[in-house]
Amino acid sequence: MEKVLVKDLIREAASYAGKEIEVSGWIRTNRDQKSFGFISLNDGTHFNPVQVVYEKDQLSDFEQVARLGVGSAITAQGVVELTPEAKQPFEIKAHAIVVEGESPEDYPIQPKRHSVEFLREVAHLRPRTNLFTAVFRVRSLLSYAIHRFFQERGFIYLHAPIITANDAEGAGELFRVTTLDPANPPVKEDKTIDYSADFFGKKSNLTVSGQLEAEAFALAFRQVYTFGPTFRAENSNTARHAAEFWMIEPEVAFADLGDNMNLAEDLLKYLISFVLEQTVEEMNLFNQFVDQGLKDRLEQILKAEFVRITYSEAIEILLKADTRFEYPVQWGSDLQTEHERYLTEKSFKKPVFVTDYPKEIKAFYMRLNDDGKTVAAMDLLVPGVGEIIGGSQREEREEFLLKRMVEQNIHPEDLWWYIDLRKYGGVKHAGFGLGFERAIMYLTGVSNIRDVIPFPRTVKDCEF
RNA sequence: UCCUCAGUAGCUCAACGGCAGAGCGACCGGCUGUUAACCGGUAGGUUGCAGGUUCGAAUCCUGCCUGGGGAGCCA
Repeated sequence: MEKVLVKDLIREAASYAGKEIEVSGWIRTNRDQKSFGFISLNDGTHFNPVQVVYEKDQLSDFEQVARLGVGSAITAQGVVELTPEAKQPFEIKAHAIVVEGESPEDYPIQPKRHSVEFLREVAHLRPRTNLFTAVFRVRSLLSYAIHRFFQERGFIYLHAPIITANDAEGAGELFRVTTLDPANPPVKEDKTIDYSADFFGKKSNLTVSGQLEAEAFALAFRQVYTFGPTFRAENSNTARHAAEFWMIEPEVAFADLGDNMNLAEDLLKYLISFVLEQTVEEMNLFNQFVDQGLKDRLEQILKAEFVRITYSEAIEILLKADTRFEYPVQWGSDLQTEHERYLTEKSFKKPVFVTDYPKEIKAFYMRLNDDGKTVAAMDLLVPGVGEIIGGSQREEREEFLLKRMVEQNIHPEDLWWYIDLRKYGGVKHAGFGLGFERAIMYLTGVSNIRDVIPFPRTVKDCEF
């Protein structure tokens, strides 16, 4: 007997009509009547379940099957029958149902609406629910789409190191990586910890960004990208931050800030059309139960050009706004979340690139503009999520870079190799970081980052 | 870390100083085509924890814990 995946059954139901098949999966609902019953069976290969019909005179163990609870695993053998009149296009008339694994009555996931907060507490079971089935299938397909986008354009995929000794970047608090005994670390004469005795012979940490390494590869392969885990030990308690998340960081040589924005816009639009075309059932679910208007909004964005304004223009818009902001708007201060929301959600109602920020509020590696006051930075703000991309044209001029490092109290000797890249065939180049989870949130409407990561790691939470 | 709201049955919530309840789920029964089925019934509680006020506390007060929303930091 042919073992069939639910995905194949649904896609090619007609070709299975009248055939004897075997499907396995987990029971979503089991509705029994006097002499027959219906099992809604999902095997995870497709968003939709299949309906298995069982009858008393076909099954010797009818009563046992009728009692099977939600979450039980079974294998059903039977004949595929097309049911064009009914709500489902076909069903399986079972003549045997093998119980693979029972699920007792305290199974937490019931055929009813659960809150995402509750489901977070059972993260090991939540992928069996409609919402999380959809979220994690989209997450998987989006990973594929990201690789496809870059590979189609000839980018080289670079595995940036996960453990590094770069702590000079200021991108956030670091997770220390050490093999020293925390209760009794080796100390130097001045009683400070002697990291030369540590595994790497120096302080090391989990990466907060693969950008610096990506720059090295961009100056060899011209177009590269990283896509991997990133770690920040920030004490952030928001729906948009996690201690472990994934980031996509393209880096392109001979590219300026405009090229960089073009690439970012192309990537985001590619991902939008990808999910709209490839994950129809999932997007319908998000549109219906998570964020009404999601599909409309995404389709509008596909047609529209993203807005591009400078930081100085953004300040002017905010100063003229008839909204009262909690934080004052003034040139030189970083944009607050309320300002970003105003720009992307009220003023333009679509994605907005903000460029050319004051150098004081941006990282040392961003290229100084000719005005001497701003740097060639760009942030992409999107409605509902906020900052989804941060990038810049990099400072390729060695003397400017060194000056900026000194200004920001970064020791050049720690990043000798990064400076070398300017010395030997250094060229203009640019890149950005796209928060993968933030992209998923934006594309699905799911508003908490904990609900788009299989087993999220956040402050005070490392369960599962 | 700060501000704010909340925590009562497995889940979602009501009761807001005077007998702790409903819907859903679970369980039992009924139903010859169900679709998060329907109909009838049963069970289910240290009201987050610790202390205080009161004749009496789920309800008021204090502290702590957990969760949501917002802020900072950022992707």
